[in-house]
Amino acid sequence: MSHKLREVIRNISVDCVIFGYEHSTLEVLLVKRDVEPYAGMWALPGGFVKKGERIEDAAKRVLAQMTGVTDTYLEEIGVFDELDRYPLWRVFTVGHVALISPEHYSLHAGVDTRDVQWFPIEKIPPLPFDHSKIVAVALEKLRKRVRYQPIGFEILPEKFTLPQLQRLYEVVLGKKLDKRNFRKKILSMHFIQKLNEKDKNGIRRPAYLYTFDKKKYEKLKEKGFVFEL
Amino acid sequence: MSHKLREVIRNISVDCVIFGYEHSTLEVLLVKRDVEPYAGMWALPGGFVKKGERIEDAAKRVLAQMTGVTDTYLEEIGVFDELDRYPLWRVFTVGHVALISPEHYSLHAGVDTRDVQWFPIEKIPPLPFDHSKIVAVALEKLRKRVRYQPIGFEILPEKFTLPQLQRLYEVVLGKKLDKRNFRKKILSMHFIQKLNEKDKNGIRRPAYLYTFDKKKYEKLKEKGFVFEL
DNA sequence: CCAAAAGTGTTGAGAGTACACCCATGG
DNA sequence: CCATGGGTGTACTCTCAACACTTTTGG
Repeated sequence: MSHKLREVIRNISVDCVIFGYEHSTLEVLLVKRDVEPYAGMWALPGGFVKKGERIEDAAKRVLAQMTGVTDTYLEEIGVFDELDRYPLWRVFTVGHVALISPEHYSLHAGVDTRDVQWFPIEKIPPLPFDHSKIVAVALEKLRKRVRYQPIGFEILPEKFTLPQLQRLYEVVLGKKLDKRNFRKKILSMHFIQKLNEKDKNGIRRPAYLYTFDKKKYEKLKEKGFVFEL
Repeated sequence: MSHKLREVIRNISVDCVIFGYEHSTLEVLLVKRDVEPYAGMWALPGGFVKKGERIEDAAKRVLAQMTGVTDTYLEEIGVFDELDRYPLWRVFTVGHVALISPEHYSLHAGVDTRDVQWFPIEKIPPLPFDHSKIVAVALEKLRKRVRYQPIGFEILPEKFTLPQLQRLYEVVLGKKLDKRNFRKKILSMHFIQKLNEKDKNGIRRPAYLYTFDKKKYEKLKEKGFVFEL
């Protein structure tokens, strides 16, 4: 990338905070930097915006190149502009977040996978630049968002169980929820549909599988609601 | 400003959407451009970020210089990056919103006031660049925000009446609200305090005056709530 | 048959909604 | 004394919150 510096806008970059949900925890996707500064450190996937390129396209491009993650809806979370955030010269970066379902992607397809890894949010290594700040802002936005919009569709497998969805909410909200009230509330919104299948994987009593009703899900996301338990 | 081009970052600017509430309508503060491109047109107050300057500081500086409005909390609403939004070269702009109480400011103190004016949101003239888009985004954010956070403190006079506050909500939400239910709801949150004074200005029955309880107001803003009537 | 997680209903309290009349003032 | 907007209360409905036992499976 750096060998094409003349193609890029040298003072504007993008960074992506990709959240995934697996093993009952929230995880963030990090890549090992292969260029200076901070080569060798784990960092958010990011890079400079090219001349003639839209910011969102830059974020998608960078993400695909560095991690193999494609077709993701990236949401802007703000500009990070501390004067010395980039040590060599002044760079403004536009932060983005996305939620994805880890199982849908083979990370960095075809390239060395050791350089791309999921990290549980409580075990994120020290990050270069202001990347810790960016992750913190992304997480805060996610926590606010969950109260007013449905989540899960982007981050859970296509078929999922209610206990899975509940754990996702618990992880994001950071508190335990009452099983019965959670089910009642979620089901009353009708954005998920029960299937006639059960989850085989569990070694306990199998749970019923559900899928998202994408139309109703998107409508609720537009309209907003209130989730308080 | 343009005679100091060497001091500025030529591809990053800020623009401010300043909402005020007066004469029972939402208004936006516009300035008449005195430089090319689009000299002579009404536009959002905005300008380039200087080298070594933070974005938020740039927004505050530009706003103070162009309109006389100071001491305002500006909130970032996103980056606008269409390729041809600025006709001469590529410029990314960071949009900001603020709510202010018009009566608190003498516009462009000491300078020609004809160049700074409030426009009711339904009577905004054609704007240059992508400024209409920026206003639209700002308005949309305001409409979402009002459902989850209290508003009024920033945009109403220090002493105000309940009917005034209700009209503000009606204007922002775009619908009529029931008087009794509005009062019940607002008063039950305890972020405003009744005074023992009445509003003399009205030519009808005078209404009681209230003030905001700043602490409770800020706490509610942090915590969020749900406003549905 | 035991351990572990899934599934299921009811009740009481509090908030939301709908709705109509009297009051204070200026002209 | 009249026109205009300010101010007030109640009853019904619905949603929220708290809470415990039975069911299904694998080992």
